[in-house]
Amino acid sequence: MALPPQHRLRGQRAFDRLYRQGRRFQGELIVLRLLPALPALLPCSDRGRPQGAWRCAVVVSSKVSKRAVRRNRLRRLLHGHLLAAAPASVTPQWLLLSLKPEAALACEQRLLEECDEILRKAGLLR
RNA sequence: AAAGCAGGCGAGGUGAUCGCGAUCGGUGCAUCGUUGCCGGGGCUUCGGCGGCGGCGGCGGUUCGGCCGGUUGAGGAAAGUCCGGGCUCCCCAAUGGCCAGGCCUGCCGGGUAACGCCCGGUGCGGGCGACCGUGAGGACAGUGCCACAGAAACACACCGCCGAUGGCCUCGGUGAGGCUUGCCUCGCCCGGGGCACAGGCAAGGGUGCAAGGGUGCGGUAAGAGCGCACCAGCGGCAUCGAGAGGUGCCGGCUCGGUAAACCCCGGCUGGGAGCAAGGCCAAGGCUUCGGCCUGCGGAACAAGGGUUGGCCAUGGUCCCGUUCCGUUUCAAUCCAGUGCCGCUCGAGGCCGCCGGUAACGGCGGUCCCAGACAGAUGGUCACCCCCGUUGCCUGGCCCCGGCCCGGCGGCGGUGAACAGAACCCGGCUUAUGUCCUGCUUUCCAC
Repeated sequence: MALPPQHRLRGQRAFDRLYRQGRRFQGELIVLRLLPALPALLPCSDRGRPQGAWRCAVVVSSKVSKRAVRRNRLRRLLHGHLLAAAPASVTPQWLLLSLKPEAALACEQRLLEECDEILRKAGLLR
């Protein structure tokens, strides 16, 4: 399951800004970075689109698993979960979910619970 | 039936649905251009001027929205171990000589090329189907061969012999001497002994390796010293395109190591890699004439620069000289994808022909992923597959079990290895199922 374009975060500058200035929420398996949306930093093709309430990117580095298949499965899993339990906020927000290396060992259920928990901590889920 | 050997297909199928990436078409929501009307209102030299909002007409579709169609991972996409294409840099990558480099190394063929593939030869392994092979040269030279061992290019420790020579002794015989049965000297004489000279390399021992092997003869003992067979070397004949095969003859013999230097043959310009590389060129000063730094284009070739070195040839790549052009609206992504490169290719499929094959030729046909924080996924149904179980038909017999087929129930699972990132050809590694052919052994008829 992949995210629809209006919820996908793209562009080098958007990621640079998130890594430098995003508020960080540490979990056991996941790190969340949060930033109020700045549409000016998006690539042109995304700027013309209607802006959704949130944009999110899931980062699974090769430190989590050397196998690309495993990384793809993890990313799809989280994408699907985000669509099912969408974050809610008054102002548009950008999210960046990075998986820690320990996430490779965790079961799916545990990972999704952690995801919910960290979104709740950031006030994006009631 | 069991054990084994070789090869191949494929990587579940069909449909529905919800998503995602490309692409094509539509729509004209949105947006742009143009134009008409209406509204309020600014400036005004009262002629107008510029601009805002709303509604509508016409035209367009760069980006976005919506609708529909088409299409979307692999046999290894992986490891990055070879070979290329493509791109840039060293000016070119042209010819010659030298130097350097190469795990390049049986023969023939294939290929764009290869260290790859196909076919063959030799050697090795297996009862066999088959499998493996790092397979030039050690009489061009130099080096090395640890430990052990006598000796690792010529050696003799133990051992064997001691024919020949030497010494001792017994006998025979000849000569001489005298004390007349003994002594001395001698010998193309015979026996016995010693192991001194010497001979040997069979056996033992050492070692990865001791210099052809086995057997018979031979000898003092031995030894290719002789002979037979085998192995090796050389010559001749013959077969083969060749590596080599076969046969005959010869003298009988030469340690190993070239993944030691080296010699021979072959190949070879080096480096970086799609984050290659290209496109979007202007900026500053000013006395407002221009000037400077750039960038782009044209012409010139006297001089300088030059791949590991030298020479030659050619060219004009850079430096250089001369001339001309450029400087602005918009935008901010100026870079690691903003755009191109970017997927039509040594391309796939089908047929015919040539070839044992790898492969090639001809004809037809098809267009088949191009993302860029990185698209291929989820769910459901049916078919198919596997396991288990029940019933039925048929067959077998040891008479309640087995086998084949069909139908049904339940369960399992769409599997294992694994995710394109410039593109091809190979190699290697990972990996679940199935099919075909063949070999050996056993059983039944």
